[in-house]
Amino acid sequence: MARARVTMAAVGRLAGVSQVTVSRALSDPSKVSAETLRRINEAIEATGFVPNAVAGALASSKSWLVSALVPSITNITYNSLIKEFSSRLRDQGYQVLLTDCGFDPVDEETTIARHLSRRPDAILLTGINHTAQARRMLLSANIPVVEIWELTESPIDLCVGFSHQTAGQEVAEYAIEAGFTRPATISANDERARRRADAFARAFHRRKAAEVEAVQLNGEASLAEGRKATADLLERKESSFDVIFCSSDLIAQGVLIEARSRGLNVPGDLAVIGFGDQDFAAALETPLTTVRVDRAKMGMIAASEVLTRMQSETSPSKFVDLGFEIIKRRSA
Amino acid sequence: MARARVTMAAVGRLAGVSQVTVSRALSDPSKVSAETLRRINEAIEATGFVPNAVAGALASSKSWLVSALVPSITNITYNSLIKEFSSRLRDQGYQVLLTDCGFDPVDEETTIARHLSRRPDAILLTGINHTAQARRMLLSANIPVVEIWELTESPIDLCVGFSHQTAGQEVAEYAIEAGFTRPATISANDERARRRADAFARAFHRRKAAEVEAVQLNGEASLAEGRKATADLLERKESSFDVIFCSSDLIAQGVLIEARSRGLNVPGDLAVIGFGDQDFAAALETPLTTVRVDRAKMGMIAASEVLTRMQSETSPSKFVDLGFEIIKRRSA
DNA sequence: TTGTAGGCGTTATCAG
DNA sequence: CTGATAACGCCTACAA
Repeated sequence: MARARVTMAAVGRLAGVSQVTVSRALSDPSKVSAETLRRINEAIEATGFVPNAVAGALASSKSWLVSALVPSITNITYNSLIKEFSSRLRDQGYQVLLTDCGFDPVDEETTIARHLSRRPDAILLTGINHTAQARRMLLSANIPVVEIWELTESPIDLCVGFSHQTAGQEVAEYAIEAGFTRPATISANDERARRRADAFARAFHRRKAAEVEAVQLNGEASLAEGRKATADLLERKESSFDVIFCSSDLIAQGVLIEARSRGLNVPGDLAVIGFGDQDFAAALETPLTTVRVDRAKMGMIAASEVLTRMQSETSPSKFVDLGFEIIKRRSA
Repeated sequence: MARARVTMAAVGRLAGVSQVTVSRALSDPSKVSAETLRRINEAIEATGFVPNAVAGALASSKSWLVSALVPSITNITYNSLIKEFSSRLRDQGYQVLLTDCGFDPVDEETTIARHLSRRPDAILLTGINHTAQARRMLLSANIPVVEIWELTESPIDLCVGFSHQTAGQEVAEYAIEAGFTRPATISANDERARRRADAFARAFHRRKAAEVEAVQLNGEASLAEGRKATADLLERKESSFDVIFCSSDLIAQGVLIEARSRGLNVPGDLAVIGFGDQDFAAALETPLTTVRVDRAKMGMIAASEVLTRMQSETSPSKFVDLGFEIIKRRSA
């Protein structure tokens, strides 16, 4: 079935019109007579014509493609965000080219270059930490760039996020108010998680002169890693904790399970605070106290910022702090 | 910074060579003299040139793009699969264009058309249920097509999956051997999940003349939905169950939690069987008995099949049954 | 080793 | 309302 790819010219031939007319029929049917339109549609149907968007993009310098880079597509953290972002853009005719590029800015740079070569109409990046070369490429691509999930003084273009430092700090204050005095943290090995944990520790230190025991996971956050870290923590004889701040709800769930399997009462013996407010957090047997970030909203705003910028060249750069919210449930 | 996009011609001008030579320097440096190469690289560096893959794709009819359609990108089921698939292809220079298209074949058809317009070099589809029009478009696109996650007598081209019917059946047999007699199922609202549940029910009926109480969720599978369905099930006075087969591990986890919060002993009072063997399944307090599907392997095989087909036109269509494995843990 | 010519399948521009 | 014609930026011949 190596039938040659059907072109507009072929469709036109069949319909008895020129290639241009076919193009018009597709992009703005009102510019073509009803009768011609009918014949063209017939020909399209008969040939199974699928327009070549590659050629279209080249001719018009408009690819209808929006790039999105996230650290990991297996990490649910970013999923609902990207889902919302994609769906908004899709409604306006764009397709999203999604790639996971890890947490390393150098890998990100490579990925950015590959993406820009496809001439996307806009690009979304997770985080604000990029190589100098990456920034240069992005700038000269001359398209809207939106950085999400963090805030920065000097965004490349658009920025929609929240302050990880403030989050860590406010969680510490929450814990202090609640009367906890022997804190610990368990964090995934990524820079933003570390920043939250550090801010948490500093605030605790400043206000209560308490040292925070910090555990850092090796791999990605997971239930099993959360359990293991908790076990390690609890087995250090000299230490006993009354509250653990985790860098994700998944880790926190691991803490809950490990605590329970050791007969510890949560929050009586040990309180747990998560991060993310994933779907499952409220449905756990011990509902999880956690930090909610409105990821869907972030995706939505990122999309609409980008859309506005694409529609009018003059639209200004923007900076949106979406904040976060500590959701008090039973675990702390 | 509306600097005009740099082209190969511009780079060439700066390096004192023609555009073609720049093209060569990029695609096969060995065909260019060392000195020329040096000057070209300098010029590329100086201008910040990023090749235009759109033009390249048009000229060579090779897009280095591979499409992948999954029902949902928030559903972890498909994530590890796609991650593996993408990473294999990326190693060979391809980029994956990932889109979620829901469970409806008509929506899928629309999405397929959009993807084909980008002239991907191959396409991956989840499932085997496509509209006639979709099949026609795929066939005439004349590229490798791989259908995953299911098996069919008549694949479009390549197929890598397992039998959902057999899975449901074998779970039933497992439960029967284990001595359970009052079965129930909780399934997400998707056709494959339904097929597993039906096969489970039929097998139970055939071998033990037992009716299976079947609950179908409305939305996507979630912990909360799993809890709720369990609660509903347990509150139907006249019925009492000794084993529940869930269409996903997430639902199963909901069952575990609800059971525990009602003081039921698992598996003594109620046994639970999941599906998917997600990361967390083994780390739960009551480790989950479940059906393992090697999703990473599926992604890997799908990728290598596709790569083989792209490299040699003559490579035959293929059909791979990856099977599944019932993982016995504590919950059943 | 390098360059010239032509074409990939559209869209934009200008005529008719 | 319809049709030529010239880009778009690259790759594939073929030639030097």
